[in-house]
Amino acid sequence: MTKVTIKDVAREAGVSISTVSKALNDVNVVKPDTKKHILEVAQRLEYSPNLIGQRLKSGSTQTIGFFTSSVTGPYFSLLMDALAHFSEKSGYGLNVYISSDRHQIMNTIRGNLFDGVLLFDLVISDQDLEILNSEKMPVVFLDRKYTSEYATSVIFDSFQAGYDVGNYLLNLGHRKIAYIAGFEGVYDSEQRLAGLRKALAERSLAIPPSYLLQGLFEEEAAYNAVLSFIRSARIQGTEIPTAFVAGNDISAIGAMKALKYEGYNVPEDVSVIGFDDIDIAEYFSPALTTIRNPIAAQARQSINLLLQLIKGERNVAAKVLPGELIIRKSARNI
Amino acid sequence: MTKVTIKDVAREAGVSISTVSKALNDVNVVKPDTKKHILEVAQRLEYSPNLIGQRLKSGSTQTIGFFTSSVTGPYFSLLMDALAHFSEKSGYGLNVYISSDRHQIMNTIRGNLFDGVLLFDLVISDQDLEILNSEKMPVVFLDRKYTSEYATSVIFDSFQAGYDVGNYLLNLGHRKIAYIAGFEGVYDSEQRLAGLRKALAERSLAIPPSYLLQGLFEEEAAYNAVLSFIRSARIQGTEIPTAFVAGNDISAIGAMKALKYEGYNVPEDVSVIGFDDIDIAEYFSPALTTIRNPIAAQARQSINLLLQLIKGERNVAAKVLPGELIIRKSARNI
DNA sequence: TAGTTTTTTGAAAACGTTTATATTTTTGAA
DNA sequence: TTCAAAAATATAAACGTTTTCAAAAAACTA
Repeated sequence: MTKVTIKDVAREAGVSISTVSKALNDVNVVKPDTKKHILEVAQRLEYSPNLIGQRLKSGSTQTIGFFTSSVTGPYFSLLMDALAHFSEKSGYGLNVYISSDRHQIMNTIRGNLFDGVLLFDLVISDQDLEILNSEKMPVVFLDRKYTSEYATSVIFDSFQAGYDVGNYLLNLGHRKIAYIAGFEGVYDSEQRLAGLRKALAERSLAIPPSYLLQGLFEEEAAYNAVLSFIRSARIQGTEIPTAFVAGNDISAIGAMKALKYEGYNVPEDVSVIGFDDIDIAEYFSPALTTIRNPIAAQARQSINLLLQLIKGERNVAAKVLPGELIIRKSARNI
Repeated sequence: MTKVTIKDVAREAGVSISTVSKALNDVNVVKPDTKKHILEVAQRLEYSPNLIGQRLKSGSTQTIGFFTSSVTGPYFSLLMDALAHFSEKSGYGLNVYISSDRHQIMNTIRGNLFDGVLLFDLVISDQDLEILNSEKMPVVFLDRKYTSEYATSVIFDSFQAGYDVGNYLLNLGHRKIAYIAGFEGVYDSEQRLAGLRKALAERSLAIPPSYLLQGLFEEEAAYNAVLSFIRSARIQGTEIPTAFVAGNDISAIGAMKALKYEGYNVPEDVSVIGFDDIDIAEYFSPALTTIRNPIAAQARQSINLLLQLIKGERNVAAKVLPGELIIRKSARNI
């Protein structure tokens, strides 16, 4: 009726629970006959261990926690799938927690449910990080650079990505390049801009302040930003850039829609490049040239580093992964 | 150094662990002064309860498990996000498990880690389902109809969706309609086809066998199926249908690419309709007319039904949700 | 003040495991 | 056969909680 425990198996097999435990866990100390009998009984009773009991006693959960505030967008699907794949391959279960409740998150991480955790897109105070460190909780960040005794990170090189995009456009002959930024202070957006600026600076070029738009990493905001930029540029007689670099693909799409609306053809009149290579990028018309994040590589590295921390290694160095330029149709030479 | 337990708090506060427990859990029986003192000590020591200990003792986890074999595609992101939202609102944590390992899955579900589980896109034998039922594990299926004492389901009405698409096309004047099926025996695909057939039958029409293509719910397979269909139709002088209904959006996209490749314009020459309303549908050119699954509604209902089962209700009736026709550009009147 | 009731606290059991140690059984040598 | 050693099994403690029940302290009552 109610769930079968190890006690039931012991009673039914006429043996003590410690013997059952040893038989089930393959500790090589129980007589083959007894073991066979116990296994038969366990199977007949459809015994399945209570993982909570096991975990409480053993202190280990063989489980990795993946914490994130939201899971929207194609990026997460791919990341989670890859993480699940690699953790399973390493003999660990992956447990995804979606929440933005700071207190809830800390409580869960500190609840001894995981051998280690992956953190993404979360607001966690320095004080909280210190607590995790003092409790020796292995942590890997997937969205920002951070290292401590028990924590490390695996992130993309957004600076390099911006630099690569810059050089690609420069080599296509572009000189007047605008940047559509994400929210003020968003690390990725700022790094991409910095990389882009470096590429320009190396050829003694720069982005004029008026070419810096606020797209908020959203389609509509980018659309509006580009629209009002173009209109005021026309009024003031300012030159329109020959290329727009958007902080991410979504805002690139917003930008392209605005350009089309204002009568500009992409890429004939204006080039547009994004970052991320989301699903839509390939299907949009024109197909979007962008920088692809090597998500599978990030997942593999994250799991690897986390396992190192779990195994007892300390001060594991952070990893920075390069992106890959995916050349499609939205940018061309001038 | 190592993690603070309730014992440490008790010792530091000079009181027994049972008193600490009561103070922390707000059992209204401990003297205000004592409680205040204990709370202070707990805070100072940065005490955070061991959830495993709590769960073992209480037998409840306040956690819902969401099991799925894979998480690719835009559908899952939205579903998980909505599930997380609604479960959090109900005071339950949501725990996503991604695995295709039948044994692993059963072991986890039966490991007393969850108060109830949501199952999606999983291969589970009838025998396993019986085990879950005998252990009184509340279960809600999100991908197939099933009910038992402790299980129920929340699914879309694929039949109705097919019927709606059929009527929409008929009202646009279409009479020659082809269907691009998923894998043989896939429930959704067959239901959609059945609904479509009913709409046709009501006007004394039918789908000829040669208009039934195999698209396997994949872009490439659909592309190939449509391509070879058209070519052989040309050779044999058969009429080309005026509309293609694809079993899902992905195969609709494959179909449109094949049609375009063969010189047909969508929707001028041929109409195409899909199912699901995936992200790309809106951005593809022409934007895809499709049936949208009300994902948020499914998430809300799933959580609701699961909570009913958890609370002790039995034989909870399954829910069937209607889809919504999203009219875009890929189908038009003839 | 002494007895009684009420409030507050503590000791101990329990949840389902694993594992260290103790006990029993079996084996093998003399 | 007997006894020591080896092998197999059992007992009990422990993991960190909550909760029942008993004990102690405080507050009334007469």
